[in-house]
Amino acid sequence: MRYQKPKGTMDILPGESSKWQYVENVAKNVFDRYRFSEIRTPIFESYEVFERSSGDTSDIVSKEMYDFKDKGDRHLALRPEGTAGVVRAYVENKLYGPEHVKPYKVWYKGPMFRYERPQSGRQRQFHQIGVEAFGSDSPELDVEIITMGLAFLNELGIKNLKVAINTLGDPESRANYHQALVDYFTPFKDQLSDDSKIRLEKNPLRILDSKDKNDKEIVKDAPSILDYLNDASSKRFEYLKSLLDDLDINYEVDPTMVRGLDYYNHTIFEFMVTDPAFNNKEITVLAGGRYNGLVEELGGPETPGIGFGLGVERLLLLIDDQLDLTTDLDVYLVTIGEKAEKASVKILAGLRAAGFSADKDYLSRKTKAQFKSANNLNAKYTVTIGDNELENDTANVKNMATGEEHPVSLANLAAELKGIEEK
RNA sequence: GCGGUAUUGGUGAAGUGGUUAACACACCGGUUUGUGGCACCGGCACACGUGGGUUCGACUCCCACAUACCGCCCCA
Repeated sequence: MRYQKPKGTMDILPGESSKWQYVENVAKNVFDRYRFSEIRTPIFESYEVFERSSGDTSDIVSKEMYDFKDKGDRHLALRPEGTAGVVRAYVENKLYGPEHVKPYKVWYKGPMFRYERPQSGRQRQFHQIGVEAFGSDSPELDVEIITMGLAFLNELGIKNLKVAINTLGDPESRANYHQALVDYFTPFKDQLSDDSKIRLEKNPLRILDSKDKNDKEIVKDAPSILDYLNDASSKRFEYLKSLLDDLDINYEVDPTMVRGLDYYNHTIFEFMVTDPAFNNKEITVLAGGRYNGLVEELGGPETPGIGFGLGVERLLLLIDDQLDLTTDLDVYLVTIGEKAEKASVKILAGLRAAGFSADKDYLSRKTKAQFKSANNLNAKYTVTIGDNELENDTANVKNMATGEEHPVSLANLAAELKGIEEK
């Protein structure tokens, strides 16, 4: 084994790729119904796009970004997430212009890159499917996005979904809460885990998420964001919940839920699932939230936005197996002798042009072996041609399931097969 | 970036410091000449992740590196 793929990357081989196509097709169908259109942006962007949007204290920027200088000395980075590039495109193409319907709704899919330690369902090159909607601050839109995420996962048959929501409030509420957390945790500083000591400096909200046992004890009595929302933020959240109730969406408010990236405010949500594929631990498959302010951050006009992203690798671990995505082979052409071999080229081309999937042996194998292949490939029919058939302008068609055989006109092979199909 | 476990053929794997690295599946070929799914027979690891070291001798012991997986960080 001389060469191996870079650490944390995957070859998606035939068989596996059909599952990807399936997921992507479902995504497209569902998003179409909600009138979201696909947008495709570059896989790398100017480094600053991510630095600006994610916040330079975030781990993504400080240690996980694949960044590099190109030959023109431009500082670029492979995208670690999808939102920043979409926002950049939104601003650069002036999609906020009056001629565009608001909200401006898009979805994307594709590879993302983070320099981190690989684990199951977690690669350095991984894939996300995400959606974004710009230009409306409406809570109804928040609900549409959440509903669409649910519709997508439901359509894929994901079971045991749990919807967790929270709000970070508007910037004022968030700032007040931030201060309250600092005030609360500072006296405990010495008792906090090393990780949380750093979090206290950089991002106190993250302490709420700590897995350290001792931290959890301290977190128990920490102030809740819900007590620091100003009136408007609080009302907004209550209204949002009532909309979810109207839809009979089963959700849980998790006031300790936080976000990795700095740009979120108001509604945030995560869909979690418990599955044997992850040792029955609860994992997040889809996460998103509102990011009013991000468009401005990247140089656009004041524009509210909201979206979600989901990791395809994780998703695939959840849906695997059950699906039957095999594609049938209509015809396997069996050739006997050199003349048949020569004639096969034209016959195959004719079958395919007529819409049949068709294949043959290219290793000069014996008749028996060719039938064996046809069997392994699950061919519906074999068409056998040898010297006899060529002389009489016939082809021997065999139904592989029933074993029935009969000769048909070789010249009208495709039409004859269609006739048999219809019976 | 930190800690742990693992690494044998196409696949699942057994295995011992010392002549030919089990077994199964898959695949290929054959059981007389143009036919599948069963059965039987046969073939299929110049080789045990890579590089060093210890040893008379290592796949089996030690070290480093690589990769995978698990946990932490972080996150999808």
